[in-house]
Amino acid sequence: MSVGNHSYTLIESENDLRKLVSEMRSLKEFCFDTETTSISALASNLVAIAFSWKKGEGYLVWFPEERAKTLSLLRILQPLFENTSTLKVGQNLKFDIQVLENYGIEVKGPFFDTMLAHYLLEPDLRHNMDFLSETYLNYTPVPIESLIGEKGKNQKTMREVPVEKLVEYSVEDADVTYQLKHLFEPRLIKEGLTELASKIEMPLIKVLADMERTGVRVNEGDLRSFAVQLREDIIALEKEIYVLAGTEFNISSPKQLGDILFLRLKLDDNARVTKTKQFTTNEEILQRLSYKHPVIGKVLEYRGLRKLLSTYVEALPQLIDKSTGRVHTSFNQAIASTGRLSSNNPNLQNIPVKDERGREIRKAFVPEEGHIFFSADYSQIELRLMAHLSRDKSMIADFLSGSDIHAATAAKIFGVEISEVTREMRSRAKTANFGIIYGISSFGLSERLTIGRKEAKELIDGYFNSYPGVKVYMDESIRKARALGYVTTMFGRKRYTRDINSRNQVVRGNAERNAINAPIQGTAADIIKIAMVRIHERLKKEHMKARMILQVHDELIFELLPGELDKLKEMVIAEMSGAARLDVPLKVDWGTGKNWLEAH
DNA sequence: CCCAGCACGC
DNA sequence: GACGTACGTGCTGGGT
Repeated sequence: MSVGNHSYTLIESENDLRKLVSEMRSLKEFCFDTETTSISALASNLVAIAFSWKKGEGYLVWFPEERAKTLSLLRILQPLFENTSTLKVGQNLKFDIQVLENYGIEVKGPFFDTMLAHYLLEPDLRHNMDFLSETYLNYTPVPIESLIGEKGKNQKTMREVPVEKLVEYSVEDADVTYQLKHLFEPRLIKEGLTELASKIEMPLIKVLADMERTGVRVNEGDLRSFAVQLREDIIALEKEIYVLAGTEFNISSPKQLGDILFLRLKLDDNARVTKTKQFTTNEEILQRLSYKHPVIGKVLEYRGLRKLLSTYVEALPQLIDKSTGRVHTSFNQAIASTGRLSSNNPNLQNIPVKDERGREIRKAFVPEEGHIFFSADYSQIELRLMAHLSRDKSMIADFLSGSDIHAATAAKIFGVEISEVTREMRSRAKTANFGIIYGISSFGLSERLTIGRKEAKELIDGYFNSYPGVKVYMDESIRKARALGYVTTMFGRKRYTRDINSRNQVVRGNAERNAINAPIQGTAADIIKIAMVRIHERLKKEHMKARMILQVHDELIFELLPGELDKLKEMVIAEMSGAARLDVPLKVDWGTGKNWLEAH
């Protein structure tokens, strides 16, 4: 086994540390891994740093508990991390970068993150180090539990682990990571993923690290008073529901609710059931039955309010950092198989916006005193990409004309002038446009529009007659997926379509929709990432104080002093719309405000 | 502790 | 006859 035979050295004195640093000064690259007291980077104290730049070899620098002493040791290491001609290799580098930032050390690129490299190579597999080591090195690393115990309240921290034990565990991780780097690098080249890695994903690490550290202010008072109001309304609804149903039950239990609606009240003899044989009680079903009984509307309202209360209004205040007074989300760069980011703890990418009461939550996101928000979002980016990638003349023309795209689509498929498009026609065309991006069927469209299948099929036929290139492109995407086993974005990001030739038509259908959607959604993800990297670079280079704080798939949110607005607006719009050259314009809408809702 | 069902975003 | 719109996170209930 490759990792078994090794020589891991503990650096025991300041003198040894100086020797180590002087030896490392000439390196082109090194791998490092920090050990800390917490899994939350921004709250972490440093315990040790492991280094490796040769297979089977490495060093551990251990730091005492006193911050002052740790800082003075780190001053010795600082030049290594700040040297822009050394490649820093690591697994999930965002974490290590943030930990060192806690000590005033700015780790500078270039970076090579093995987690992100593997995310590009195999987007729908796992990317944690244990999996990578077992899969690619055929080696199971020392489990962290052997040092700090099983998770739970008795789990120790790295601070309590004897340093002799820490050396073996920690340097091994750096050693494994370094070896993985040399396995993944040639694979990236072979798969044509080098640019995506070096120009987009690796530079984005620092961008996200900065955004997370900045965080966003939440007005806790607003949420607390909204919570009081919500709880009152929920209790009132509860009472009404019990009266209407003629019995008390747990409204939040889909099982109990289903039995009440369909056994007790008998609202539908042919009620749909889930695979676990419960009655389906989701919004779509309930909405359709709502004319039959007044309890249904109340249940829907109850559900909505409970969701707001538990997921947002009660949860967000608990995630406000005591030292910054802000919430610091984590952006995960290696989850979504299409290339999108995801956000958690808290998830700031699913804050309500559509529903009137949900919008109250967005209002609670506010800038620091004297500051404002600026929000910029791509208008219809996925449909524009459909136009570009399919080269459909008529869809491109619709975007170039600058008219409302859904209205233009409606005019075409319903055969009327744009000026004669009704709200209903536009709304149907909009549903069809979204459906197209997701690879919808005539059945799916008929469900969504509550129209007959025949009518839905005619609508889709009309759509493809209006935009024939789109049909050709979709067929071509599936053909490519069948031939190659994967599809790609404009920037070469891959998604494998393993089930594309499955004999099971449900499974195959899923793969076909992925083949259509992934290049569109993925290219949009690539484009906004490019914009983020460039904007981050310019904010720094131009010494601007404005901070990029959030990304929500096609939208970027900034916090700034009003005096910087004109400059920021011009720069952000230029970088976002200039992030890719398309056959249609990349339109960017924007807004400003004293809270997120206003700015959006 | 895990899964199902549901609901929020794009 | 069955199936049926991409990508996520997180809550509650309910079974183990």
